[in-house]
Amino acid sequence: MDRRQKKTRQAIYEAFTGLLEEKTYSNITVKDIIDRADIGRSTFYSHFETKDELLKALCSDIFDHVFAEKLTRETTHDFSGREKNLEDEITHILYHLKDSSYLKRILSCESGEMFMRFFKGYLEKIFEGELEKTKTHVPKSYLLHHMVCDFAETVRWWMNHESYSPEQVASFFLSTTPFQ
Amino acid sequence: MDRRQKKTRQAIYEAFTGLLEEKTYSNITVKDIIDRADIGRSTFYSHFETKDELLKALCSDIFDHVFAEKLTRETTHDFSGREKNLEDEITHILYHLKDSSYLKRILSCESGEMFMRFFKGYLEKIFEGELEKTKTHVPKSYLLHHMVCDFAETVRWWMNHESYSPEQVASFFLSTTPFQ
DNA sequence: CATATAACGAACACTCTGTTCATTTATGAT
DNA sequence: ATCATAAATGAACAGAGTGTTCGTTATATG
Repeated sequence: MDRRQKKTRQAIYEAFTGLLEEKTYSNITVKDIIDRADIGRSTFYSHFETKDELLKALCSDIFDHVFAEKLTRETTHDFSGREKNLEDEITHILYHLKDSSYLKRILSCESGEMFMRFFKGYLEKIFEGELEKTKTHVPKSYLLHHMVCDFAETVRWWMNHESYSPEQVASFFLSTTPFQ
Repeated sequence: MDRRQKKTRQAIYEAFTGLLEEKTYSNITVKDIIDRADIGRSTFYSHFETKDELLKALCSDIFDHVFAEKLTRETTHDFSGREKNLEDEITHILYHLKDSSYLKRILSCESGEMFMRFFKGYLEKIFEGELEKTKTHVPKSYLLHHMVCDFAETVRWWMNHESYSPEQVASFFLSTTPFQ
């Protein structure tokens, strides 16, 4: 990819996440972004069709990184003894999330809602498998929704209480769920 | 209150909630609302300063109704033997929510996020009290956030699975929480 | 160096917002 | 029934934002 493109894209991401710390997503204008990124208006639109597409691209970048390994393992049916239990799995995901410099900035601001929708989409894939193993009188649909929201909200809480370690957060999460 | 005002306000609410079934909150314009409500532009703005204020007003209407009794009891310190256990409390709230004609329309659409923020604000007051009674190694901050989100999300799930009764939903909720 | 490709930025048409104001219409107290 | 009061109306307006276009300039890459 052209060095200029990379630079521009980087500048847009930087500007965008920086602005997200100051303002609501809906209060950020394209003008704000291009001013902060110091790029031309038409340049922005040659990279992203809309502000929404920018958010989606940013979300995908983060999650592709966080869930890449996990999802690859699922689809390739690699059961080569590396399967982990839920607690390890969760801790592992939390470590990845901790390293994502953008994530905190996005989730801890008011615009987190948009992000959460993406997040939950990925989480469903993770927990669907886990649910197979569980028997309960509560509807599966309820339980899946519950687990996904619970984990996503746990991460959101964590982003505002970073003093805790991934292991601790994983244990908080598991100690309030019906899974053991 | 002037009969005209009441009619206008009603027309705005109807139009707004109707539109929320079709579109995202952010995609609804004031023009959409006044066209559907069949009122003049300046009339809308004499009732609500912005679209956001309209949403807030609608939320307040619903929650003032749902939580009115509960909150009155709290602030007047009425412990006249009518205190209930958590399951009854929750079932009671669910019954109120079930009766709210707007709630389903708002929560079951994409714009539910905005509403959820209000909802959670009220729920914090409810669960703060409950938390006092609980001892746990998990941080209180985590537990409160967890309970509030859990209940709010339970209601959101319910609004898309109305086949269940308030009693059933209350039991689903409680069977996935650390409270017994 | 040459060619392709990206960035630039001014200009544009469009949509939405929130306000203003002169005019019409409905309300409810007397 | 009258009439002062208050609400609704709608056209017009300024301001802000969006997304596009296009001729020009700058930069990458082979």
